[in-house]
Amino acid sequence: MLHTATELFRAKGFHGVGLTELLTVSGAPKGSFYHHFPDGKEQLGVATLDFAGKAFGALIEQCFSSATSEREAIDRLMALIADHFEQSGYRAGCPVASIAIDAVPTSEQLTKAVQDVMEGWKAIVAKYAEGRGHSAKAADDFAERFAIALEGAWLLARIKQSKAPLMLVADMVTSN
Amino acid sequence: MLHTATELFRAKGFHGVGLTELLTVSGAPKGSFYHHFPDGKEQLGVATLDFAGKAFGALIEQCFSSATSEREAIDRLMALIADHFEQSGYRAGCPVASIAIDAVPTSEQLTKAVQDVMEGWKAIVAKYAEGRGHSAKAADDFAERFAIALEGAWLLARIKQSKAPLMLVADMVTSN
Amino acid sequence: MLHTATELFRAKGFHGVGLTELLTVSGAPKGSFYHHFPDGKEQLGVATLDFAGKAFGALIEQCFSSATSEREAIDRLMALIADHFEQSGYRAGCPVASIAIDAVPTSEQLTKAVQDVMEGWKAIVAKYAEGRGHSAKAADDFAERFAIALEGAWLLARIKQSKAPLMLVADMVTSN
Amino acid sequence: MLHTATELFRAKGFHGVGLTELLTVSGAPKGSFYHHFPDGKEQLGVATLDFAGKAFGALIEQCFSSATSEREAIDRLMALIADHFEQSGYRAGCPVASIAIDAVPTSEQLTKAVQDVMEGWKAIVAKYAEGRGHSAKAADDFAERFAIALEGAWLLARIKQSKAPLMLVADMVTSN
DNA sequence: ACCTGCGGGACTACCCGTTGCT
DNA sequence: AGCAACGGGTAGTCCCGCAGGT
Repeated sequence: MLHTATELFRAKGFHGVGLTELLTVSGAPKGSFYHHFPDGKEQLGVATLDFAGKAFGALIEQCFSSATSEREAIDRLMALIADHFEQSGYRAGCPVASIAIDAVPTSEQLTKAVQDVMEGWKAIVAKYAEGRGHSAKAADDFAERFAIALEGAWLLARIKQSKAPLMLVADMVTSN
Repeated sequence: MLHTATELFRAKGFHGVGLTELLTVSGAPKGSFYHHFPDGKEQLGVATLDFAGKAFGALIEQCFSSATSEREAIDRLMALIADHFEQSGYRAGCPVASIAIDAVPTSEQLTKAVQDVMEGWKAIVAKYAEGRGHSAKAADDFAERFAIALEGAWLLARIKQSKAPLMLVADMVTSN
Repeated sequence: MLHTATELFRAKGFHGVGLTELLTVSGAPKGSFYHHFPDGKEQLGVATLDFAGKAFGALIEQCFSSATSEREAIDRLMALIADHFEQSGYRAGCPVASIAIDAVPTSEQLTKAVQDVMEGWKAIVAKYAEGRGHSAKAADDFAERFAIALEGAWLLARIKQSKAPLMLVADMVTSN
Repeated sequence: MLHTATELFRAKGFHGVGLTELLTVSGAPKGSFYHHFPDGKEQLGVATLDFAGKAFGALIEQCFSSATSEREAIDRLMALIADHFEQSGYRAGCPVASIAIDAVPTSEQLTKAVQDVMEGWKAIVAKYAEGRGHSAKAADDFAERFAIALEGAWLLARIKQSKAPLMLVADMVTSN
């Protein structure tokens, strides 16, 4: 259910997915949905952000922990994203971006959730950067650049319907 | 009218803006709208992309033509974006991104329009890069990186509700 | 449409009638309804009150203008109500009461509309009472008693599923 | 629970109160409700009618038993109603009327319950009237007029958001 | 026996983007 | 050019069952 919602939001944007479609696809009836998400679609959005945020956070963690350099870590990560993106038919954009565009700053809850997820990702990256000898400030800066390049590349990949932009991220972030 | 539509799409995403709201805000009657845009909202989306694409293209042109370096050009450009973004109450995201997230690859027309605008922007940047001695390939690469950093920073600015990320673009693109 | 709505509200109460049922019965499509009543069901309620208020006001006027005494006027009026009530299968209660019970004082607009209709009816009665020599105060008092007896009898008629209570109104109001 | 339900129905009509709201306000869990009221909301309506019918019946009894005249009894009774009505913020209409409007003659059970309660009240009044020397028929007639005036005044009080109409009841009923 | 968490859809009021007639 | 009509769509609530737990 959360998985379905996440995929749909990524593909069509938060407002582009109707609750009915969502429930049809995931097979859940409306009553059940509002049992688990009494605050409706907004709460579901928060939940998918949390869900996708944790999942992707784990991916980042895994790539960085097993790599010998930032460059290698990012290369691996982007390869994974690119593969998934390709397999999804060039539809699976960043789960955060989909909601950020449609709901920030309209919904306070979603805005906060979006910010939290993004901060979480950056914190992981910064942690590893700091572990490799960068100062706290430099690590933060590195993480911010990573986030920018990641989001930008992901969006351009969607626009061009190609995974090529994703491959530039590592280069853009580690060259300094 | 186009202006209104563009601003609304930027603030709330393509699917987040209803036709009714749009017409109410812009003061136009419904019948007239379908007279000028017989294909409806989708056509309006294309028109706003064209409109915003040209406007921002001109801005890029102006910044690059009057600057002595890529670095300076991008700095000026980002400052302009950041100002407008701040004045809009941190709502005015990239007009292309708003539609890309909601309608790529769902609508063929919008997908094409989004691609065209983005290619147009990159072409301008590449033109100036090439004019400064880069090879065609290097210029293209520069333009692509610029686009990635621009979109990523604009999105992060929206997420953080701060113009800070926009200020990192020049650094990310020109450091190589 | 207004007629249909009025009848349904009278029979099942304001909240007892769904918009869908209403539109099905009256044959009107949803879009048209919201074109004419942009404020939705509440506005429709106000409109039915106005509609029924005017219609019944005319009936009062007619009965009082053609009668030689208050007693006779009320007798005629109640006979008309009783007939309609019987023909409706003992369902057609007072149109004002149906909405008053369900929406006063929840909805400000409906509360005001209900008050206005009732004041209108009383004003007609009072006008004729004053025309027959009562003081303004006595005429008002008479109208108030009439309203009380009318509403009470109409409600009891519904409860007992009988028109008998309606026949007591004239007696209750004119005996003083 | 019954108390809560009664108050809510009085304030917003039978169909104006959702089961969810009812259970939330009264603090009862959903499962328990259907344990005690397997026939659902309709059965609850019957129960509240019974509950409120007995309570108000006792009030009538008490007023009539302790008074030296019908006039005095009704005066006391109406004063009590008026006080409660005022304290409720002019919301507490007649518990019978709320359900009568929304459910008579739709639901057979509720129709019957409404009739029973009303007959019960009238029987009490008639009993005391007969005890004071009226014939059975005259007593019945008196009770009927009382019911009419009571319901009418209560409804008008709701409409006008004022307890004034309630004060006219005694006068309307005892003047003959 | 009593309660509760979790479904389960039909239904609510309302708005969507669109079309056709004036 | 423009207003009324259109009906399928929106998110959300309705009243109600049912398996499992205490």
